[in-house]
Amino acid sequence: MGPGMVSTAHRLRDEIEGLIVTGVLAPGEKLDEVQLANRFAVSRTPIREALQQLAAAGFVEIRLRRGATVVRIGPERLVEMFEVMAELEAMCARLAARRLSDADRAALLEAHASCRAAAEREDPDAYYYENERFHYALYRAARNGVLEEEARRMHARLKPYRRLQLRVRNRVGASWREHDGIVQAILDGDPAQAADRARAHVTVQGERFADLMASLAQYNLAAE
Amino acid sequence: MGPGMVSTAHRLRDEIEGLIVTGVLAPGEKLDEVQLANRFAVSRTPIREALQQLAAAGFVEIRLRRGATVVRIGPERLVEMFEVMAELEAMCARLAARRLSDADRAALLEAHASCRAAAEREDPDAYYYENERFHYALYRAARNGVLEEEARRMHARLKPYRRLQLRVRNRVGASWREHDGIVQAILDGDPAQAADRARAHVTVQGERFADLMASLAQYNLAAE
DNA sequence: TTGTCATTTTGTGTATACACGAGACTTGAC
DNA sequence: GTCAAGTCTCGTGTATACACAAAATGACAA
Repeated sequence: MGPGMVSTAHRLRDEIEGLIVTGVLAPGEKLDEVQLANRFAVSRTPIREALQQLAAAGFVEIRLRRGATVVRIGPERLVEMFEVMAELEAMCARLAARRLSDADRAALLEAHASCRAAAEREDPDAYYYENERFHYALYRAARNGVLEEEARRMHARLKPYRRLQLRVRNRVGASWREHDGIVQAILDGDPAQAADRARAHVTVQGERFADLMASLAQYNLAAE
Repeated sequence: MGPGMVSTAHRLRDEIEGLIVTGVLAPGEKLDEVQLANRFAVSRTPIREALQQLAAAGFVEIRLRRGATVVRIGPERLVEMFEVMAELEAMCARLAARRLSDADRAALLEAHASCRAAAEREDPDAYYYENERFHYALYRAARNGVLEEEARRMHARLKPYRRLQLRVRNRVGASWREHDGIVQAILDGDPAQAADRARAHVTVQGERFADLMASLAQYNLAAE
């Protein structure tokens, strides 16, 4: 076995998280341990470990003797999550503007260029992927490992909702221009402006939720 | 069984976390599952679940087929944690200044008064406890459940180190005066000042680490 | 003595078995 | 037809058993 070896539980964690993020497992859905064990051809033990980890990461909720369900995030909580995410990104941008290393600058600019290419092709799926790389590069550039972990955690929790956002008309182009503003501020070494622009970039998404909420609310109701 | 019932695994999680926070289980220490199972007179199963949760919370590290160890936090990482904590507290204070409800104000002031009493008695242990209540009240007052959870998580991770801090000469009195500044800014409805003061309050602790690091470094070396 | 390799031992990772509470269902009264 | 009490079923929570990788041990050679 190679060095990249992971336990069954860890693999399951990633797989189930993927199912949740892509909506295959819908919010509110019950996650039966035996069912999942059969589905993945393993015993309940690693399934339970995976569910524990997903609960810690905020993807599922486990109630005593009632099993795990995919978390259903209401409008208020979603706003709260974006509010925190905005601040985390602002902090990353602020620190990045102060501390940018050559390697981090190169990574950031490369991801930024890839985003541009995807935006010009008007390819939302590609942009979704490259956008993630850009944000990860930003978190890394802050040169604070704890902050990077927290930012990635929160980013992951918002994944199911971010994906929907990019379908909105012209959102991809607007997103890239916002990225560009952040990058410029970081390259200029202007922490305050970098922070403000990063915060605004995330906040904008949160504010597009009047319409998203409508569809989401009925989606959540339907799932019950 | 009453409504406050918790599983064995959950109880173990709290107990082991307590042992880590109080230093009974030292940083770097190996956590043998069978040993812990015997110690608590349970099987390995709930022990493993507790360790999983502690790993997710950042108290232990689990490596594949090498078991769990209490995380050893180096100076750099500790600085990073305080940097993030400072920003989370600043955000809480800023939002609290904007959104303070009557109930939250009452809770904050009560905790603040309890801190004062403990500080005047020059009782570091009491102050440690009341200080925690104060900070929890602050997190709550921000009226953002996600932020509250994140702040409490990070606060918990820093517990082992905060406790040492308060032993420092005159630190308790200085801490209370800093609290007072934060409270006044919040009551005045001044978000920027509340944020700045909360950030400074946490940052001060982080900066007291020239001396703490010295003792900590030798502590960590001895534990190996 | 020191280093290397085979062997054993130990502890984790997963599977299976058992215990017990929550919720579904049945039954019966009104 | 509705609702309440009792029973049963099913799924989770915990215990135990088994598989296998990694560390520890020891034998042997340099």
